[in-house]
Amino acid sequence: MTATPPLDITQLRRGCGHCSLHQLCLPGGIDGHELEQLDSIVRRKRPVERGGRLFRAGDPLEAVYVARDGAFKSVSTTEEGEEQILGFHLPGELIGLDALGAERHRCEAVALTTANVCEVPFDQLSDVAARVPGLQQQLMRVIGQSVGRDHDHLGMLVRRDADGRVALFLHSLGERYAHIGQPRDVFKLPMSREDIANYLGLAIETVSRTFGRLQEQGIIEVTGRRVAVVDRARLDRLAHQREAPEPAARSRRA
Amino acid sequence: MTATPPLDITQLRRGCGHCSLHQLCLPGGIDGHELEQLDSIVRRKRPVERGGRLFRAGDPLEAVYVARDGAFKSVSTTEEGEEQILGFHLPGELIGLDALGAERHRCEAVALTTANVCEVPFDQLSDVAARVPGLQQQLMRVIGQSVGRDHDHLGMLVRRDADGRVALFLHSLGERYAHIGQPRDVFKLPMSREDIANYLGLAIETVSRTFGRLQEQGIIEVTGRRVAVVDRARLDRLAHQREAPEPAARSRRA
DNA sequence: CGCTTGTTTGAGCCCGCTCAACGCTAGTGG
DNA sequence: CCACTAGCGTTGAGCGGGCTCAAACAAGCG
Repeated sequence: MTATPPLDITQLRRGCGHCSLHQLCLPGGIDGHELEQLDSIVRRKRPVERGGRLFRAGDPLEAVYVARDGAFKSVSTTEEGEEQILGFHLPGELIGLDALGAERHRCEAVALTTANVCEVPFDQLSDVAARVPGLQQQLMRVIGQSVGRDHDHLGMLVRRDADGRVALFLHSLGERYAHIGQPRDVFKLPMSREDIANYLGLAIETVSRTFGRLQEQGIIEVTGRRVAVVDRARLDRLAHQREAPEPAARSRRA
Repeated sequence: MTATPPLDITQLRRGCGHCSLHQLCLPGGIDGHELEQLDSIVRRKRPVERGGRLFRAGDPLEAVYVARDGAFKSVSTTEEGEEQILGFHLPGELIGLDALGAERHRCEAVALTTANVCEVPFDQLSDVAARVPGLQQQLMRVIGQSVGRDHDHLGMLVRRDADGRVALFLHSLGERYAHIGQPRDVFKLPMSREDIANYLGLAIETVSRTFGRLQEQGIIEVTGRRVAVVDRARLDRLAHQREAPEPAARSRRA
């Protein structure tokens, strides 16, 4: 462990208006005095180190979180101790919405990398949202986007073919990176193979083999956690068609 | 097609306060003048017949819906025409939240049975929610519950064993029926085997065989769409343990 | 009574899982 | 500088659950 990670005080002091993610995050679409109201309740915390938790299952809902950088995973644990990853969270994506239903977290949020997060006390957020229609609207939007990502996740799981799941996973990860202004086709996976396998409902060996196969076919290049999409068209085709890669016309169900 | 379905005018006129679901639905936790404000924007529509749609993919978000009786499914269609059922909606569960992210529906809502629905124009709902803290809170709660159901769905899909998926499906359906005051252990499935198969990411034949197997084992009794849970303990055990039913200690991953 | 649609049952094959071993990086301490 | 270790990741062999294909039923409905 190195010394305290570089902590940019000015960055911490600066409000949402100066954050590169502000249009994608809660401040999206609001400004001026309204932005100040939001700013005043956001707590910019010092870095969470890899493996650190924002909250645990059972914790009462106190705040929602957004990473400014780094990545998180949401993990739910069954009574039998089986863990299931419900989602990964990239910068700008709200974390902690799982507690909205019962005011108590159903899963825990674990940092995959060292990460800077903003903490937004939920009741204060509700108050401000009630006064600032733009914020209310944006809050609904980010919640909706989170729901959309869950649906994308479903789409991966229901694609029974391992190639399709992994292709869709890489595709959607690329889109999300592009959305926050990072390269769509080359990135470093913040999560382990085990995490990916768990997330996709596959065995870890299958994920590894699938990466290998995609590389052999010249679709991607993988070295450890570095991924480069070489042939995006082919990746997307794999991702969007259900099963049956080459052999002419084979249509499975539906 | 029979003549106009029995339309209970008095029922339509009566507000949310008289609805048996009111504590579970949007009015939960509010009353008096605040309830009136909500009541005034809810449109109680005449029945939607089986196969009818509340909205289609691409439609702008105009309203969210709640069934007072009957059931719906949310279906997303990929570019290739593949359909994926994202969820089933029982009475009292919000329909249409998929549009929150982009103000445009990503999927369509199809009635599985003839159903009475309430339509709540979304912008008016936002307005009232901003003025009525209790409604704001309840809205968040029902949205959160919907997210929770999506996560439950994930849990079914990731359970690779067909018995586990079906058991979990029946279990969770029973819980949801119990939640709205209906029998937990005996109910009529509103959806076809094909819908179930699609929802669970299984082949239709596998669903059928699995029902048969569960019946043979004396866990459930099925006749067509009628299901009775005979041995709830065993069903729950199947549902909550990942794989490996009998043989002593076999632990798969994680 | 056909016709359609939904459900069940049977036979055989294949993908992904399990088990098991090995390779690769880092990090650690002598 | 190099063993030593521990955690990831990859690779190989073999088996089994669920998919596909196919056909028989069952249940509405004109």
